[in-house]
Amino acid sequence: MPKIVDHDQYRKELLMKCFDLFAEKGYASITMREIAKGLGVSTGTLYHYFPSKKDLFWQLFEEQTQQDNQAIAAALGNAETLEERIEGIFAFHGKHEDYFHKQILLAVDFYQQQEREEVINNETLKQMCEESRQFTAELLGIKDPALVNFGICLLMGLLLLRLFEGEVVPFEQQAQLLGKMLTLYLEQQKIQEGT
Amino acid sequence: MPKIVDHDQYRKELLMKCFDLFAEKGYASITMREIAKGLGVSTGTLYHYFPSKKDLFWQLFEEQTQQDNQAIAAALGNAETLEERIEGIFAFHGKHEDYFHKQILLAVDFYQQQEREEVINNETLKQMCEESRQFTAELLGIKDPALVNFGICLLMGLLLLRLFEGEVVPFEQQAQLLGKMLTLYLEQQKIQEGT
Amino acid sequence: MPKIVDHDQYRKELLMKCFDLFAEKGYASITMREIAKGLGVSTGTLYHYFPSKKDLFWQLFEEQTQQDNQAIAAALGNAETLEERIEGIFAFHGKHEDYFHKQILLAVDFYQQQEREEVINNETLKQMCEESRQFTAELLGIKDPALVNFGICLLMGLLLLRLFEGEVVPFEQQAQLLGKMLTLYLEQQKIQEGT
Amino acid sequence: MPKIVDHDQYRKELLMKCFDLFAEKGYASITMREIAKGLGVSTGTLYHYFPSKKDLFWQLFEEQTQQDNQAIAAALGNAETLEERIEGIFAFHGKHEDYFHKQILLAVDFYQQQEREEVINNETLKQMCEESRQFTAELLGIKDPALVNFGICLLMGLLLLRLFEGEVVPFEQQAQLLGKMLTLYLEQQKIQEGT
DNA sequence: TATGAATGAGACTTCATTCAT
DNA sequence: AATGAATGAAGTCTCATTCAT
Repeated sequence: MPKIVDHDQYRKELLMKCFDLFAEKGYASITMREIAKGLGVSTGTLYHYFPSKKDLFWQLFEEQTQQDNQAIAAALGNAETLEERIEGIFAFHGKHEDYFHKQILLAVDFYQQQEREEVINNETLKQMCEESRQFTAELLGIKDPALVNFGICLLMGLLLLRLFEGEVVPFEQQAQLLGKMLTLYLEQQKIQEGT
Repeated sequence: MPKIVDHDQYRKELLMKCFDLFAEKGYASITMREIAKGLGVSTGTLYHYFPSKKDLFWQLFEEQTQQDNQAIAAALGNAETLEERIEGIFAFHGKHEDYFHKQILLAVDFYQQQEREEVINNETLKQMCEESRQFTAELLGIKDPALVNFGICLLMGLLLLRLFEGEVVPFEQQAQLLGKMLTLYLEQQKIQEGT
Repeated sequence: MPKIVDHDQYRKELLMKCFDLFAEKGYASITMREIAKGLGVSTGTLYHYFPSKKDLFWQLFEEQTQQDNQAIAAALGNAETLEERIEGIFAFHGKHEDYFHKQILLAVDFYQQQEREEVINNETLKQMCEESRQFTAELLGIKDPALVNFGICLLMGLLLLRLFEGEVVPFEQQAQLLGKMLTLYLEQQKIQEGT
Repeated sequence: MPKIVDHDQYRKELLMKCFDLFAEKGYASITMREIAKGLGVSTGTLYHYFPSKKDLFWQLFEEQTQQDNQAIAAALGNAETLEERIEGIFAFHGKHEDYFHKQILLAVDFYQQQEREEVINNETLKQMCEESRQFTAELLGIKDPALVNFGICLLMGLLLLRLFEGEVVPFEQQAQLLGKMLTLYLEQQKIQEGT
């Protein structure tokens, strides 16, 4: 094996360690020296692996995005009913809430770093969103994209709310509501279709 | 006699103009010089009205928070049915989407400026959230807090999603879904209570 | 009386009040706003009476210098023997030590504000020093300039030492030493001259 | 491997070079840019070695203080009689008058940088003064502290006088006076003790 | 005459980045 | 590959001074 493998391997290790650092202080507020210190290397070494702060941040964002869905999929058990599956997903986010909060903060930082148009046209982002959507669709066993988005929005909103307000609104409560409503809604749809 | 200026009045005017500036570049990225330029005053004048960048930012956040609900209340027509009211609220947010996106960005910036615990215990924030919740409850004519939160989360999540993905998920669609689901859910609740 | 008299009168009043302000923080550290506040006027008014900070400072220095010897002369009683007179002078400086410390600080600040050569050639300063020397000579009844300077140096040095070290070295002690030494010295001189 | 630089060594070198810079313009008037330029380094480097202007200034003051007595001791020949020793000390100060003038200016600047009480209770200062006093006592071979202070005051006062008035009062003259007076005084003391 | 809002140059300080070792 | 000293542009903030009222 050439050295390149080690280099790349090490780069990724550093990258993963960066996640907390960036999320905790924000892109603009954390300094390269702080990052280097947090990683236990010198600034020189940091720059040896990443050409610039911006680049480091984007690499982090991409890497993070890739690892996300894998993590969720791996962690989710296989529940039976729709309601159980929903509660499973919400519970998972509750369990790893700190991580998802950081994810949101990271994403907003990412957003602030570029021009509006760029964000919306950003391929990495698009792909990530699409994957996430498909993934959720499969998990829930729902096909109507509008309904999938409904669930995703509720979950994202819940995370955002709790980011600011703390534990005021419980995951379980909202999961149960969503479960019941979706079930009711889908039943009625079937009836109407049958008509 | 000094120059006749209503200090406090002028301070608020400057404050309101700051909103876009902060929201567009983010707290840490925009410089006081840029803000001053954007306001059409010198840095000296800026510091005459606000003792520091941080203070300016927090004053902005408070002022903004106060004006928000007023604006929504004023703009909202008086719809009849629950579904109409929901669609009204969503449509309003769609119409002023740019503003609400900035609001979210501002809020996240606000969040990054302080220690975690502080945010959650922050009185201004608590009050703002509470008001917003009560206000939404009244608008919708719903009393169950869990349901109110359900709606709020969906709306916030939708805004967040659209911030990153653009127009992929329409306001109207989600509003209609929420309307139908809530209606179905409430009907069923009545039946069960009746039992 | 024309208004000019009032103007000048007021100017001097302000000037005298400035002494403590300058002495306490130092020329460069105190701001015009602080001075204005300390005087109980606006910055505008301050600039109405003094064209610049530098000018204000120099006017202060000159005014102060003029009032000094008058104050000392007025305050000194008429002692008989040389030793008594010396102790009187030292005691007077001890009593008004705070004032003389400020005087020194002011003088050093004055010194730092200009080029070396200027200070030494400065007429105001020369005159002040000369007056002070003659004045002291008369007070002590000593004619040999070298001896007068001896006393002046001792006193200035004592003030400077106490500025930094506090009450470590007492005025009375040094005054007595000087008194005895001068007396002894003058007696011996007489004897030698008689020879 | 990093650049091989003895951090502490270099820090002290920079420190010593700062002395003239501070003394010539005064603490408040000289800028960090000017200091950096005077040292031949960038402002960044300056801040790499000293966390702030204030800290740089205090470090300078301490370092200077430490080196002073060493310099005097080293420079002083071994004179025999008291009068010779006094003249030696005065001559040394005359030879390095420019340096001692700067020392005084630096000390006064130091004084202006802090609260009054702090200065008098400052440990560094106390120690410096005490050392200086003991050192002078040994040089002169005088034990009575009052007499040592007498000499120190005279010398300090002479330096201060010459700072403002230039060469008006010669070192040699005052040294001779002090020599004679002390000798006379000590002789008389012996006689009185004998009685 | 008196006020204090307004100005903008310039102060101290930080920080992404480079580079000699 | 790794280090951390060095850089200097740029950030926040201050302050002597001006000027409309």
